[in-house]
Amino acid sequence: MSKEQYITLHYSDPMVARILDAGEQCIHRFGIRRTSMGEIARVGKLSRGSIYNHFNDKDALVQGIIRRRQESFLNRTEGLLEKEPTLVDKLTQSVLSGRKDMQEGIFAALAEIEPETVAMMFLSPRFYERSLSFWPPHVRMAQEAGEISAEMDVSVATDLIMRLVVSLVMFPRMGVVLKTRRALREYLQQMISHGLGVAPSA
Amino acid sequence: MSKEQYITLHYSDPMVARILDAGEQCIHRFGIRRTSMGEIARVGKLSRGSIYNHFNDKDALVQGIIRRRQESFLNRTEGLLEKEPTLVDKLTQSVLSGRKDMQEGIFAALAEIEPETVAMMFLSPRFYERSLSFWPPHVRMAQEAGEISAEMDVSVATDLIMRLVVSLVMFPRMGVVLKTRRALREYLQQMISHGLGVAPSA
DNA sequence: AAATGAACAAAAATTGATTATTGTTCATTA
DNA sequence: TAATGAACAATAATCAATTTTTGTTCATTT
Repeated sequence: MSKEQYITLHYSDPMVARILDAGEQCIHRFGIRRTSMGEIARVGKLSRGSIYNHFNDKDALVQGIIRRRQESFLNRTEGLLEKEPTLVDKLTQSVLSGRKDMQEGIFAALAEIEPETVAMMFLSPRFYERSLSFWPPHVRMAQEAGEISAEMDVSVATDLIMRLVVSLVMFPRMGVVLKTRRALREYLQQMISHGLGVAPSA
Repeated sequence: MSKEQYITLHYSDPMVARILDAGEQCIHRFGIRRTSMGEIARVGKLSRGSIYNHFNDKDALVQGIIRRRQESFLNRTEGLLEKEPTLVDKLTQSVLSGRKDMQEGIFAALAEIEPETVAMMFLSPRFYERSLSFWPPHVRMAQEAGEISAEMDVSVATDLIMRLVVSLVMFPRMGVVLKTRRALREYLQQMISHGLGVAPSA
């Protein structure tokens, strides 16, 4: 008989949650390399066997932890964006939230202990897969509100949005310093609504 | 007497060129970690002492090699851009050249041997410093030609250009696949001249 | 004047023996 | 029915001893 090849994750499963909690705690304190499955089991007060019932290997567990964090980030951000009136305001808020998470969350801790690991993650296209499905609804809302062209292909608009947001989170300063909410908003307003084609208003 | 603190590089100095050549050859074959100053000296047929006459330490030498490569890339690209009629064509060509260099040059070799090192470089703002001074003249030309707004701040325009080019080199696919020259040109044309504010023309 | 090569202590990499961890299985437990 | 924990070989991490490399100095050479 064939063994279960891929275990599908359910964050709601209390056992899965306990494993992820323990794993995240360990990674936060010691980094990925220095946390063992046994340590995670000890911290989560469960057996090593149980972990392997839910995760095929250590890498899958780590991916699970990262993915849950991303999911949580997107949920929190989704909440924040409801208060923002326009697409540009949403983008501004997303960049600020993204930066905050990178400075405070598990990524900041990991970046201290294993910066190369974080750098590799940030350059892997998979890292952005989930975020890509986050934007289309907001793009459509902006189109309905007349903020951006209704003829724009949603996935093309999403592409530009992701490139700008990712770049602005990674590099607060490129040709120009974009650290304050005000500067960010102005910049994004210009780039989203006119690109370089029309001068910024005053 | 104080010792020479910072040694300024002159790529034209034949001794410097020999050191950089030898160093680049070693890095290309073995990666940064596994090439020693002694090995570089042997390959370049010069003394270890001479290397330290020109470079304060191994890191400075490595930086020198990277910087010379970047400089060479920018020179080659500058040449290619002369043939391109518009800013958008220049950006398209730059992305394609950048990708080619990443796939063939010393970065490709390094990425095979020490991917984390390359990832760290790509995320370091210093890596883009030199390229930032590459674009302003082209931005001004585009403004004079009426391709982009004459009122745009040159450094703001450079910022968007760099963010787009860097992102497109790093991620050929984000929300949309941008691998062909044609697709890249269309995308850049849209983003540079209208952002998401006006629909793409047919 | 710049390149050389030998000398040197401090730091880093390598090595091989030892220990820990991984991923898997399975009989037992709750 | 899922969690457990013991057992296991294969893999990987660790550690101390050893070797290499680094960065520096300086007298000698070109």
